[in-house]
Order: sequence, then structure tokens, then C-alpha cells
Amino acid sequence: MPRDKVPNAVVQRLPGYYRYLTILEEIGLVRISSQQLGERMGLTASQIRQDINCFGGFGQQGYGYNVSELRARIGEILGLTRAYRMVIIGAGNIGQAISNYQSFRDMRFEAEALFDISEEIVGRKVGDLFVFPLDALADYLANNAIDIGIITTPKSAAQPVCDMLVEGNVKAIWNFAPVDLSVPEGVSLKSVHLSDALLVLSYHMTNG
Amino acid sequence: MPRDKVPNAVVQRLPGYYRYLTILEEIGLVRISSQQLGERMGLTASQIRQDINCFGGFGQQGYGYNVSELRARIGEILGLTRAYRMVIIGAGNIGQAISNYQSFRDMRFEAEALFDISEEIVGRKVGDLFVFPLDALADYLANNAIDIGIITTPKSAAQPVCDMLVEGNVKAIWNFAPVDLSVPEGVSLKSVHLSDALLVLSYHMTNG
DNA sequence: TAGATTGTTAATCGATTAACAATC
DNA sequence: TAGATTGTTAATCGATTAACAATC
Repeated sequence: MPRDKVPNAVVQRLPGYYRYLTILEEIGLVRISSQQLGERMGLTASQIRQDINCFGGFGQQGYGYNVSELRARIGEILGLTRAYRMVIIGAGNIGQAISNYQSFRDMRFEAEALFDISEEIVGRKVGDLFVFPLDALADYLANNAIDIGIITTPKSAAQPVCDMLVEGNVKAIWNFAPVDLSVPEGVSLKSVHLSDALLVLSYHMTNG
Repeated sequence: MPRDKVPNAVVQRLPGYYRYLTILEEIGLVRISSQQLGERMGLTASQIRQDINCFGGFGQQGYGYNVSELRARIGEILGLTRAYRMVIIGAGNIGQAISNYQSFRDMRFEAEALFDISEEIVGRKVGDLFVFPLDALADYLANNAIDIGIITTPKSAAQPVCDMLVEGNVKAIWNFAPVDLSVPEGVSLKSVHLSDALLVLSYHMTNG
């Protein structure tokens, strides 16, 4: 039912919808109109109806949307109907932070192993996860169907690690190293440049 | 020279320009054309010229752009001509990761103190930073001109902490708690919802 | 039924791309 | 000078908003 050229702008907003609808469901709200949802999320009612209608009519005229149903549908569209297995390469601060992030687990994005090259940390545990040597990564990927590889290594290691992940049939890569990686067609890649946000803040502090 | 209604899309790309130009300068490249820069960054030459011309003509016909000069100009526009003082509220994994992030320091975004409520961590050091009790935040802000407050607390604490930061005259807030905060006019706010990126990845893995 | 609100088409706005004269 | 590449205007594309008939 999805597909059919969903505009990129809409895809980027889906996680926000899911987040808000989860909160609304938690507080026990049963129905909501595009108008009300728009006020909370800072979008126009019109835009919300347009967005949702990319995927078919989940609403009911004169009533609005059923919160739980809409949340469930958007969850399906986002692919949240199954668990995702993840490994993290780089057991530094960011790697550790991500491995412990509760909200990922709540949505069944499950980090199951850390890999690093540092003698100091290999063999230890971080939270409940073992830290394996990087040398063991290829084998691990060969024996486990990992969906997502998360790269939190320094710059220089990022592309080689990325290649190992691709070789090991990972379907998506989430990169925190401040480099732009190249992946073959068919592998999804999302790079996070944390400092970009700081630069936008300093831009706004400086100008207007 | 800046201002004059710089489109938001352009502002969002400025950190990327700065990042690429820094790399190009490091490898010793002296000049670059919009064509070449576009190939590296995955943008069209036309877009690059449009973007740069929001701020005035830094290029030279028949030659292109001087890498160092263009980088310096964009740095100025982004407000990187001075240091920014930062505090981090929440000394958990993410707070610690951010306090240690070398690339922030390189651009003179300087975290100088952590605050937390946990007895266990208050009074300790994380890297070179002291962890102060949250109670000490108001005083600290009164006695130090802090530019940026970074919130890495749990959800429930985020809005109260945000209010304290605003009260203490912080100019910008960078929020990692998974809530949408409200700040008065004049304070910049950037919320990072880390898991959104995972959801976009699972969307792409699921659909096409 | 009458009132409310969706689904959807049309109008507007903003951002990207194309084109080319200006000029180094 | 001739060649290259910018700065800038015009054309296209995509995304947002407005409007309203369909319908619950």
C-alpha cells in the first residue's frame, strides 16, 4: 500500500508523527483531528491530511483519526512490525551511549554486540553487551543476520569498517564518524554530523 | 553582509560546505570550481553558486573559488570567529560523549561543566570536566556568561532544565531528550531525536 | 438530519536547475 | 586574446497551503 513515490519530505516527517501519536496514545487520547494534531506538532492541518493520504485514507469524515489505529499504521509503514538486529563498531563514548539507549530497544532496534580495536576494552562488557575485537566482525556477520551496522569509530577507520559491514550483508548503515561514506546501491546509509547542529545554532546566534 | 532573508535550506547546508572546505584546505587544494565542489558534495554546480551568492560574490569568473578564503568566509557567516561557552545538563552516556567530542573543541565550542542530580556522579570528573549538582546550575549561570545549554536529561527533567537555562540567559539550547521543548522568542532551540534516523532507515529497508 | 472533518483538487510558494551574458 | 567559470535571471520542479465537495 505504501510506495508509489512518497515524497521525501513526507518520509522525513513520519518519525515525528509516530513519536507524537505514541505520546497521545499513552495519555489515552482516542481520536484526533488534523487540526488538533497540527497544533501540537506545529504543522498545518492541510499538510497532515496530505501526508497521511500518501498512504491511503485512514481518517473518517466528521470524526478525524483514531489515534491508536493511525499510530499502528504509521508504525507498519515505518517497518516497525519486526525487530532489527544491530551491531556497533567503536566502543567509545558514542558507541556506549547508543548501546544503552532505551528508546531504541522499545522500538525493537536491538544492539547485540560492540566491536573495537582497543586492547583495553575488548573482552569487557558495556551494559549487557560484549566488546569483541574488530577482527571478529567478519565472522560475526557471516554467522548472524545483522540488519543495521552503526559506525562510531574515528574518521580513518570508518570507510574500511563500512566496507566490512557491506561485505557482511548489513542492509543499513548509521554513521557517526565525520566522513561521507560510500556504499553500493541497495544499502541504506544515514550519516549524522553532530556538530552541524551546533553550527546552525551559532549561525542563528550571530545573525538575526 | 549576511542576512537579507537567507533561505532556510541554504542555512542547513552551510555546515556541510564548511566541513568539505575544511577537508579540501587540509589536503592543500587552493582553488575549486562550483562544478568540482558539487561533484564531491553531491550538489549541482548551479545550486552551489546560488547558495554562495546569498552572501555576496566570493568567486572569480574563469577561476572559481579560493578554498581557504571561501572556508574563512563561511566560517564567519556561521559565527565561528569566536568561542562559545557551553554547559551540559545530564552526565549520562550522551552527556559524557558530548563533553569529550574533539571536533566541537576544534571549532571552539567549549563544554565547561556538567550538571546532574545523581549522588553517584556529582563531585566526580568526566574527562576534564567537573560534575556539579543540578542545584548549582542557577548560580553557575548567574556567574558565567554561558552561550549554549545542552540537555541530555531524561524526558521528565527536560522542560524544567530548559526553563532554568533560559532564566540563566543562555542564548541557545541543544536538546537530546525526546520531548519537544518550548522556549521564548529570541532563544534558539535545536532538538535532536536520535531514533528518527533509525526509523527512516527501517522505512527504507521495508519499502523499496 | 446538521455539523464536522476528511480526501482531493487547484493555487501558491519556495527551492532547485538551466541558461547565458558578464568578466576574470 | 580565448577559455573558463562566475553571478544572476528565467524556467522548472516539488512541497505547502487553501478551498471545497464528499461523506461520516
